[in-house]
Amino acid sequence: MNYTSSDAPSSKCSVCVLGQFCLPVGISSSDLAKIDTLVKDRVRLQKGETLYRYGDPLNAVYSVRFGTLKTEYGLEDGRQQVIGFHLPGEILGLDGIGNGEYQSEAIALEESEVCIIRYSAFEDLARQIPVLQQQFHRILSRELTQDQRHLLSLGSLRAEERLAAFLLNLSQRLAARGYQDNEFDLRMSRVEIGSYLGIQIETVSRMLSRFAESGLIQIKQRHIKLIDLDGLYELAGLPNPERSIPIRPVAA
Amino acid sequence: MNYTSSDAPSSKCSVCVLGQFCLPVGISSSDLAKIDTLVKDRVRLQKGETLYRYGDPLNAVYSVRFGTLKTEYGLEDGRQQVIGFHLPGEILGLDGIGNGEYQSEAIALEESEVCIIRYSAFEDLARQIPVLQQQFHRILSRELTQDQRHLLSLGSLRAEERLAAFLLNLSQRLAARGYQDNEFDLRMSRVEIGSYLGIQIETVSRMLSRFAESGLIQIKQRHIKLIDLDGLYELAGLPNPERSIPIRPVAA
DNA sequence: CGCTTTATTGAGAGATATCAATACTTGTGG
DNA sequence: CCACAAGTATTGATATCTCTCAATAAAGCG
Repeated sequence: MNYTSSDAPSSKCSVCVLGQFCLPVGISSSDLAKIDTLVKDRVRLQKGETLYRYGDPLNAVYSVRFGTLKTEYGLEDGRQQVIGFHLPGEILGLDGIGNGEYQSEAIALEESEVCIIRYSAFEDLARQIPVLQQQFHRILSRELTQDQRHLLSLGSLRAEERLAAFLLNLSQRLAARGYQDNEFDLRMSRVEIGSYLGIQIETVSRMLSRFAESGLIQIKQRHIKLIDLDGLYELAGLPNPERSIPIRPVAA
Repeated sequence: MNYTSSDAPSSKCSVCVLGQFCLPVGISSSDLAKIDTLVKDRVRLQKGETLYRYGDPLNAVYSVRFGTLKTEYGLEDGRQQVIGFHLPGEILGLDGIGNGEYQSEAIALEESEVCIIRYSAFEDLARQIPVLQQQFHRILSRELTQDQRHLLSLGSLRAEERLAAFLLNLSQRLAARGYQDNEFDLRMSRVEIGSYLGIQIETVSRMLSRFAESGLIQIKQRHIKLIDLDGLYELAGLPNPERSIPIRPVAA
């Protein structure tokens, strides 16, 4: 785990390309300067490195600058559940606010960098900048909605449907960040996908093969190409947002 | 749906018995007066009545004064997922903050009353009262943690384990509110329990019967008595918090 | 290039779903 | 206050999806 200070101009929120997807949405340039003082440092993580563990005291929340992380929670008997995958601009560590200790574990799926948002300072600043406060509440709320869609997936969908919803959700989130959304590399293993979706790795594999046979997708290892979007949406039991602008994913 | 104004003294946060479980935790008496002006009205709901629907504009969040509600989310094909059950002191409607529209539907499971917290006014007040802001963030964060434990349940536990975890979670939450925690009435139907746990109603029934046979519980319709707490904890794969004070439920 | 990890595919087992019949509750109206 | 109807819950028999176990293949890594 490697710390970087904010001397480099690119590390400031005010000039960060992620600004529009991250915490400082809609913040005026004068207020942005204040945020720059808040987010001074970053952490570089190699694949497999842990950002925080269950029970660690909450000092900061983090925003993903680049890379991908997973959060997971484990039972004592070793069973683990992947809770979420986190793309650039998304905030991590929010579950630590409740009682001052992180309630999950965050691990990098590839080389990644996260900005450190010192939490106590942040709460103060949010009070001074109403737009920042509002944005923070929106982020927390959307996180809730995201988890609730995930619950729907695990509680009501069959394996095939879960996987389709997962791929579409990923695609939508990549699109919202300006990445290619019909062709991308999965940053997570089959094991991690399976854990996230509450199914076994073998089932993930089989379903992916089935999708490929049906011409819904093309897949070569972790590189995936979505061919028949409509077909996938239908499979997932979701309406295709078609040409409407996807602000937030509908499920997964 | 019946509106009640706050003329009755009992409707004020400052004198509400739920104060210590609700939003105003740790608020000084002078600040409490301000909150009283915020929470002016309440809504009385009969069993089956809807508090808000998916897509309704967010005007307020709600705290449960008495009774029980469920929140759920439905697919177009009719499949529904119960997301949560909400006891007195818990806050409802938080998923509406993200984009200004509720992302789920809230329905009373019995005659219930909720306090109306006008959201725009609330954000202003939270800025003025730091403790209120902190408490609100904690509530949002714990909601996230609760949903994440629920995800673990749906993703990693077998039917039997999910049900045991559910009963224990309910028991803990009742205990935290000063209710009897080893004997209580389920406010939700088997269908609703099944939906919440991602299993079929018949499976719920069978597992309950099996628990009763094993001497873990006694059950007569919706009245349930937890006999062997340790056994249930073991079944759920969770550590028994024993005589430690349960602040927040561990899973469900 | 060989070793370890990761992914695919097949065969059989098992947990839960589905279908079906019965019993119990609750509410309503005579 | 009883009788009936509608809703809710239990229990059984069978079907099905997904898991588990196993073998093979492919990819990443030193």
